[in-house]
Amino acid sequence: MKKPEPNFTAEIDPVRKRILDAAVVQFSDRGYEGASTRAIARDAGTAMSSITYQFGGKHGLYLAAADHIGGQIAGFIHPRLNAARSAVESGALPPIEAVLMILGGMAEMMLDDRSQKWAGFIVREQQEPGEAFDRLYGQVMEPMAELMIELIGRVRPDLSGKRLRAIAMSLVGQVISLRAARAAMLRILDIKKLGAAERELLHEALQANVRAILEVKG
Amino acid sequence: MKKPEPNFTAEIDPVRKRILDAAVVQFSDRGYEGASTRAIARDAGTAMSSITYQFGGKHGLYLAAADHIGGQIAGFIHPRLNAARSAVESGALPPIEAVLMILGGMAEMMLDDRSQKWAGFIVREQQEPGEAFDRLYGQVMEPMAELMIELIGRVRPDLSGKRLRAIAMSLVGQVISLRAARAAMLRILDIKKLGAAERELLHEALQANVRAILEVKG
DNA sequence: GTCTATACTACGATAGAC
DNA sequence: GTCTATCGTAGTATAGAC
Repeated sequence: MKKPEPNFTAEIDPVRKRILDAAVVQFSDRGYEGASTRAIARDAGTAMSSITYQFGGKHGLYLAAADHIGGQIAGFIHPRLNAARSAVESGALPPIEAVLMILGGMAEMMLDDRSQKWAGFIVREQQEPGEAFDRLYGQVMEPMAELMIELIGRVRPDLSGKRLRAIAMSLVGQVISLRAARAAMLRILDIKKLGAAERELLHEALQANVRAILEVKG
Repeated sequence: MKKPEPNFTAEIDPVRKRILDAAVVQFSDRGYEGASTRAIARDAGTAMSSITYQFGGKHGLYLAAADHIGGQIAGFIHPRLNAARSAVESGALPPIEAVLMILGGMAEMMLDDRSQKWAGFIVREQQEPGEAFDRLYGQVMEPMAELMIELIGRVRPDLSGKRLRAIAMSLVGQVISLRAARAAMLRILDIKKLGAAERELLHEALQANVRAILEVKG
């Protein structure tokens, strides 16, 4: 079971990438046990034994799929985190605007149709976290959460410790639920699928709520 | 495939109930495809073919499990909805307090360890809603959402239509994320499991946020 | 109604050709 | 590296005893 060297170049081996893309969808839709390596290989246009060769087996593929998702999310969110951080540090942006910028970016991602591909994967891991969750948390959730906590602490110096973290969780929770409770959201808004108007509306509601929460005792 | 009559008495046939309890856990933990009727029957202490007899097969059992979950949640939440509604209508309770009472009840449920049993089932259905989601929505989500929307409309008469519904969704989303993003929440709070202190903290954060959002331009 | 026994299918893993 | 072929296991459904 020879393992290829990790590939740090921009261009991932097409076969690996095709398998990973297919795996994310299958694991997301059907869960770990429900997904079949046969179906993943078929969707990727390769033989099932490629999975054994490339990832060592189903479990290895699952972990690699978590990294694959993490990389995609990080590619979207890390530039925004860095922009927000440096703008605040240079004094160009008030901390509350940075919070709104980050949460807005997250909301944009959650409301985008493309996040459906990996949403199931993550909500499953949230219910029964394993090694895949560790990787996702370290790669994307932790950097975002810690920056949010720091920024919120500047906006609301009356908060600290666990109380500050609980407020941060509530703010982030509003955004998470745009994906995690997608079906209920659509019914509450009485629509079949999200259009531009609803995306705008949800963005505005989020902005208004965050300002209301953080500007208390302005 | 004779179907027994629906049972409206308080006492469900113990075999049916044991199967349903086991099914909720298995479907929740492993998903529809991942759960096995063999394992469910074993956990329930009966033969696999009892499932065929009682529910017509795996799919019938899945739908019955959704109803089972809905009934449990409804048993907790409907009394609170009714109490809130009548207290507001009699003028004994300001609408905003009713909103806090309902969201507090929801949060209590989401933070209770017992909701882990069915949380996985619901978040899966949220990602790929089917007939099971229809039943859950009609039985518990819709009555709660519609009452919330009505009450919030009274607190904030400047809101209406989809804008009102978007705000309602954001408020409920904070509560949903206590379960749907449980693993991330624990890490953000830097704890292994929820204790009484953290429950209290999250309750307080929720209350403070809801008041801030709804009392804007008080 | 609940059991045992069994038919049939699909799973993951792996060996070996190329 | 990727393929085909095959092994052993576990899945759902169902027939039939009691």
